[in-house]
Parts: sequence; structure tokens; C-alpha cells
Amino acid sequence: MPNEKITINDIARLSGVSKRTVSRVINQSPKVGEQTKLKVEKIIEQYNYVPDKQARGLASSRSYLLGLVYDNPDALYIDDVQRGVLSFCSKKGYELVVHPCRYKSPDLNDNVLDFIRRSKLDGIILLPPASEVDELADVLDNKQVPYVRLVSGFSEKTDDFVMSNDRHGAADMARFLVSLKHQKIAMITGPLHYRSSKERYEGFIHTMESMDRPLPESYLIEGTNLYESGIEKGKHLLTLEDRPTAIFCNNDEMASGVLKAASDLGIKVPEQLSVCGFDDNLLASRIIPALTTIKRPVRPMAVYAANKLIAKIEGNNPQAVIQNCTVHPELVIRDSTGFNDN
Amino acid sequence: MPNEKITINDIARLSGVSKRTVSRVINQSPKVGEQTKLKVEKIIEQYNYVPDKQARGLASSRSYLLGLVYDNPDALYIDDVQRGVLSFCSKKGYELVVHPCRYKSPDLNDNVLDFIRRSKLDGIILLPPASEVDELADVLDNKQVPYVRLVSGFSEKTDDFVMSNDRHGAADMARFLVSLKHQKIAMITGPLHYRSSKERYEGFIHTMESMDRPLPESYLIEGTNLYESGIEKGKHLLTLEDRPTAIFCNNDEMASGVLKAASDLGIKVPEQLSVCGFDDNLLASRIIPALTTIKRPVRPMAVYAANKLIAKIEGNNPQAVIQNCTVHPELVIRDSTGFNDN
DNA sequence: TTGAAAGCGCTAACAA
DNA sequence: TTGTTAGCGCTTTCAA
Repeated sequence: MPNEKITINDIARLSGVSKRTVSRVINQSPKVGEQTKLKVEKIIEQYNYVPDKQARGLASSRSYLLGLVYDNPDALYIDDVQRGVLSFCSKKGYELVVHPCRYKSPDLNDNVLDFIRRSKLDGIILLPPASEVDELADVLDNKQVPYVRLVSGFSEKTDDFVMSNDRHGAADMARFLVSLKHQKIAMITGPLHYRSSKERYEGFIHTMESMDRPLPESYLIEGTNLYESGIEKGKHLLTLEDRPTAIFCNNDEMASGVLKAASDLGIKVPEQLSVCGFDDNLLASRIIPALTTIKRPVRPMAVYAANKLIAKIEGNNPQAVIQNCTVHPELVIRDSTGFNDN
Repeated sequence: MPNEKITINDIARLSGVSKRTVSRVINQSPKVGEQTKLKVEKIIEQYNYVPDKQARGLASSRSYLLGLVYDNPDALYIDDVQRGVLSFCSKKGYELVVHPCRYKSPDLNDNVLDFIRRSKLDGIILLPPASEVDELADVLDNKQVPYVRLVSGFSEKTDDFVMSNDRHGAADMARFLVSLKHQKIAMITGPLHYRSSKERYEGFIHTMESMDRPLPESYLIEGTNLYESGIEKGKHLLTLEDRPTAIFCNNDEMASGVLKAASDLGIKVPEQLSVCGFDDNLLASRIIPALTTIKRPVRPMAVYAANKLIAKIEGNNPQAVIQNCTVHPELVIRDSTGFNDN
């Protein structure tokens, strides 16, 4: 167990230099003699000294606290992000403070700003859909709060974003379903004001079109991303006179709903119907039949986000800020899709 | 948007009293004249003043930060807890810092202590199974760190615990399965060194025994709580010469595994086999057939935990510490269980 | 390259 | 009941 009450003064005394010099060593200031530096570092090591965050914060207006702002019904996603972020930031001496919010709320901005101010956060990570609210980003820019946004899609401002190329993922799925010889393919999209839904939707239909297989209007439905919506829209599609043989859903939740609808209607998956989702959350592998889906690389995104954010906060190593901003979802083939042999 | 740079000095000046008095008002000291108090409060309100946490912390060795320590594969559970805790503690001016750990690790204690020290946490909430490590609790007692443990089962030390009576829940399930006329009932327990597994196991078999329906040894298997274990143990039970007609699993994850095993073996649920779990996590309602299970009231537990912890930290209102420490799981009947008509 | 001293915003003895 | 005066442990001008 590390010692309890060692302060910068002790270290200064013990190593025969001034407080100021110890401070310089702690903060890796270049203006310290090599000898002095080594001497001080040795004492720090020896006494297992860790600078007090609050004191540092009070003196420098920093807190070594990062905020995670989200409004997402998907617990699995949040947990994954948290672990990813923590794996990076705890090495760097930062802690993570979590903050659920209501992204549609009119006082979202104030709420987030207040959160930042109350805890003197050094920076925040925004998860979708809160990350898609440009107005919030503007306010943060305005207040000079460092932030990173996790989003689907593409942006030029690479140092504010970690992006997932959902469009490609959806395109892969389109190709996969066609390779299975499906002729009647439907899609249940997410709410199209979400960036991720839009990307997946466009990736899918454009690819279908490029293969001369445009989706008929009746095979294209907007859902809510919720399980219940999957049931409802699934039921609708499956009771169509000419029902589809494959349904691609914007996420695994809705795909589960479609599975439920199919089950209720006595339609066998994958024999009579192929169903696939997007995300590859826990559900996808547990459900029967296990879902074919597109795996969103959440962990890596979270790690990149933490990396970028800390780089921005510390303002050094600009290289680190630029790279690794786009991540690629990949197709995971399981049991809910099959060859169409009509 | 709240003003930025107001300090206690401004408030003192503005309300014509000393800094110390403002401090007293902020900290709800009783030793302030009613008039003075109102006057100061009005100014505080008017200028939207919020005391600086770091400064307060530095001066009083407090941080207004609570820690959540967990090592649990179940993301859904974590997320639920987080939201429950936050709903209470953010009202009280505390923030939540999350900390995954490896509860089996030999340096668990040091790791947690270090986490507390680094962030100067005011207190922590321990989730199972880390909450079941008495040694860790001892160390915390030793270091005078306030904590609350979420556990299954019962303890006399009510102010350190928020408890879930899993034993009762399991007993309910036993009675339910018997009411369905099942004669051959099996159970896949969790690892019995977990308190929750033990409680559920004992609650179940004791109740069966009390109904003169002791479980034969071959119908009692210890699993790992993981999905894969459910598949494995399920397959085993279902290929027994005299296979059970009902299987109660220690959690929903394993119950999902049993469903998978049954599906692979062509055994219909609930027609030929009833399967039930425990927890009522997201999976339970999504899977087909939807799982009959025991709902663990996670949110309320989390709220109570936050409540207790803050009461302990602030050391006032001892009443609040005593009450509400036990919570009761309840049976949720869905589609995976049915009447046995052999 | 180093050090002395002031101060970040607050709480806490001790007086008054 | 209120105010004065020191700090809490660190960073940061400024000077040496």
C-alpha cells in the first residue's frame, strides 16, 4: 500500500531542491537539469509519491477528470465504451465520470456545461446520439472545452471525431444478402435523423442500386431502433402479400424483434427468411438463431477517443491527434441468414 | 448558463458578511442567524454560485466523488446500477467515478485503495462479486473509507449492505415449477463460492425439499454463470436417459444457453421443456421464447446504496442509514415455462 | 537551470 | 452568532 501523507514539500526537502523544481519534474518541464531530475525522480519513486489531484487542479484549473456523456438505451454499448476509455485514460492518470443525459432535452447544452463546470472536467467524450448535436459541439468550442465525438460517418474535422464507417458495413451486408441469392430484400431503417441510421441506410440502398437491385418502396420502412419496433415493422413486412425473403435491420435490437415476429407468424429463420442486424451486441450471439450482423468496433473507438481527448487536453503530440480516427465495422455471419432457394 | 468566476469571496462581499459565514451557509451549519442565512442564500441563488469542488476538497479532504467498483461480465447490470446510483447522488452534488477491477486478483485491495487515494474518493459502492470479499471490506474499514456493499443474502450489519433476498426469489421459482406439475426438475447453479449462487441454490433446493421433492443428485449441476456453461450443462441434462422436464438456471445467461442446447437437440420449449433463469436482464425478454425468470430489482438497490453511502459520508441523519436495506426479487412469467402434461 | 513567494477557492481553529 | 487567520498541496509569476 502506497504511503499516505507524502507531499511535494517532503519530496523537495528529501531531495534537497525547491518545491518548484519538484513541480517541474512532475510536469515534465524540459527546464530541469538532468542530474536534478534523476535525483528527484528517484525520491519520488522511493516514497511512492503521487501528486494530489485536487491540489493540482485547484492550482492549475485542471481536474484530471474526463466526462462521458451519453443518452443511449443500449447498456451494452455504454459498458463497452466505458471499458475502452478507462483502459487508456487510467494509464494516463485520468478518471472517468459518467453522465447520462437526455439528448432531446431543450437544456441539453446547459446540462452538459453544468456537469463540466461542477466537476471541472478536463474534457468530455460524446456518444451518439448526443455526439450528433452540432449545437452542443459549438457551445463546447465556444467554452473551449476539449471534446471528442464518437459518430458514424465521415467528417473532415478529424481531430474532433472518432468515426465508424457504418456505410461500408451496410454495403457489405447488401452484397452478402445478394450473394445468398435473395431476390426480395427489405430494410428496416433506424430513425433517419440519426447519423448512424442514415449512413447505414444509404450504404445499403446505394449498394443495392449499384447492383441493379433497388429496394421497392414497400420494402423500406423506418423503425425506432427499439425491439418493439422490430416486432411491429417485421410483422408488417412479413404479412405483405409478396413478403421479403431477407430483412436487414438497422440494429440488433430490431432484428431481434423481427425474429420474434417471424416466430409468431410461424415463419422459419433462416429457412424461409433471413434476418440480419447491425452492432453485434451481446444479444446477437445469444438469440436463437444467432444473428448475422455487422460488428461495430466499439472498444477500439473508445480507446482512440480517450487517446485523442487526452492529446487535445495536454496539447502536445499533435501527431497522436490526427491518426486513427476511422474504424471499420465488419460482417459477422451466424445462423439467421441462409441461401435463398426459391 | 451559470456564471463562471463567482467565488466565495464575491458572495461574502455581495452579502456583506465574512467568507466564513458564507462557508457556514453552504455547509448548512446550524450556527448561522436565520436572517443572515436567508440573505446569503439569496445572493448565492441570484448569482448562481456553486462552490468549487476541488477547493472544498483540498480544504476539507473531501472530493464529492463516489466510486463504483465492479468486476462483472454483465454489462446490463452495471449500467442499471450506474443509472440508479447517479439518479440519487447527482441530486446530492456527488459525481460517480467508475472502476472495473479483477476481483480475483491478488492485489485487488491495493488496486481499490489506490483508486480511492488517487481520486480522493469520499466513498465507494461495491458490486458483487467484489462486494463479497470480506477481506476488502476489512481493509476499507481499516482505512476508514465509507462503503456500501450490494449483495445477495442477509447480513446483520445493515448499514454496510444493500441486500437482495435471492433466496426468496428462488423459493418462488421452486413453487412455481411445482405448481406447473413438473416432476423432474433440475437446477444449474452458479459457482457456489458466490454468495448469490449459494442463496439461490439453497432457496431452491430447500423449498423443493420442504415440498417433499428433493432434487436427485444427477439433476443438480454447478455451472459458471456463462452462456457457454448453460449450453454445456444443458446439453448434459437433456441427454440424460431420464431427462428433466424443467431446468432452473442460476441466471438468465445460462438459461439462454440451455435454450440453445434444447434448440440444438430439437427439444421444444416450453412444450417439452420448461426453462427459467434469474435476473431478468435485457436478454430475458428478447430471447425466443421469452424467459420466465426472477427479476432482481437492481435500480432500487442502486438508489438505496447511493442513499446509504452518502448518509454514511455525511454522518448525519442516521435514520436514513438503517432503513431500506433489503429488496425483494419477484417472479416474472413469460413463455419459456409451461404446464407439464406427461 | 533554479528558488521565493503568492495564490487557486475553500474549510477550520480560535477568537471575539 | 460571526470574523480573523492560517493553511490544504500544488502551480506559477518573477527574479536570481
